[in-house]
Amino acid sequence: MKKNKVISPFKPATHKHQECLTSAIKAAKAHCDISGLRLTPLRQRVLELVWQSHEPVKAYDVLDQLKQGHSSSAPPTVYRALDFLQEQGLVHKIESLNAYVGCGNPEEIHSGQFFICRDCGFVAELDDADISGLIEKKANRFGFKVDNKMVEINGHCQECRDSGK
Amino acid sequence: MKKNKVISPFKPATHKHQECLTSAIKAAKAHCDISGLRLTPLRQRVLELVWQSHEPVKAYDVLDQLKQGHSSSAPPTVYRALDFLQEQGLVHKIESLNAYVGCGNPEEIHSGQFFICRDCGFVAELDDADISGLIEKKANRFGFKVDNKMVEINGHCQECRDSGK
DNA sequence: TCTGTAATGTTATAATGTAACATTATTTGG
DNA sequence: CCAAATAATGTTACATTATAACATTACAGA
Ligand SMILES: [Zn+2]
Ligand SMILES: [Zn+2]
Ligand SMILES: [Zn+2]
Ligand SMILES: [Zn+2]
Repeated sequence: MKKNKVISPFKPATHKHQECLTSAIKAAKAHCDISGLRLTPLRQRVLELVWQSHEPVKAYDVLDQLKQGHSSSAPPTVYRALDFLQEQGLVHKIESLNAYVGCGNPEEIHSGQFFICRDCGFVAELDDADISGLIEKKANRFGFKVDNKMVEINGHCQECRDSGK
Repeated sequence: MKKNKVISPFKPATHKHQECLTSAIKAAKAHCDISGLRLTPLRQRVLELVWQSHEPVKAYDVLDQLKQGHSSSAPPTVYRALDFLQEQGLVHKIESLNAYVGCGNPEEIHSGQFFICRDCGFVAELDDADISGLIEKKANRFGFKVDNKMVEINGHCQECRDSGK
């Protein structure tokens, strides 16, 4: 089954982001329920902080915010929660930014392709079978067995291009 | 003009690496000559250290080696040289490893696609117009203007797969 | 040779990430 | 329910990666 999904499109700066957050938390809860995993208050809080916008969030920014309301937080607190969330596909790490974004599609494991706007900082995620398949095909030609693909594209989103800049 | 180049293939562990190094330095000198840039002894030394193998090299490993023979080296020494080399396309940074690999094709600007073997650590680089083009095509569909592409693929190279493991 | 710019030196510190062990919470088998 | 095992979090310390800011030296062009 071939799929070319837009997991997370660019959204106008004016969109109702609360809805993104709410549905992401709901999906995360469902995913953990089904998988018998514990979305503890701490993990949920970190997930909410990652989902505070469509811009990738830095671990230490999460930490700073987490401390307000959870004073015992330290770097391992955040990194452990982020590790858990990544393993569950609830967040992705953007390697080129050392930062994290939420994923709205934890059900299917995928590595995704990320498009990062240099102006507004927003990230869109695709899970595109054409890109994925082509990379595998090219790898196969020289006997390389792919297990993980990182595709991070910098550029300028439609909205930012339209608004002059 | 469409090009699907293998900039740097996987090479057997037994290959004559001295030749890779020699030709990379030669190409770098030529590139700097033509561009009117200075491949200073320091920069050349850093380039040699990056080219010491086909495994990505860490900045602080370069630094440690640089110090032997150039005791005044400090982090900025290395990062400045690496910045210069990156700008000139003489090395690429592998974002997912925070490490650097040499590029044998400084003449044409490109971002490349990197295939990283989890066993031997070697990296192969393609500059594949199909992958590149497909990513741009997909981006165009939602009005995204690409300026830089990061493609880093983890997996297992032919040689490592053959040798059991 | 003078002079501006590029390159390097030097010190300090910021930003990112992990190791190791202690404590607390939760689950599970009796 | 209780005890033991396991999972999650707390805590301290440190390792790794990267940059800021300013001083000095080398070099190219007038
Ligand atoms: Zn939103
Ligand atoms: Zn934008
Ligand atoms: Zn070689
Ligand atoms: Zn290998």
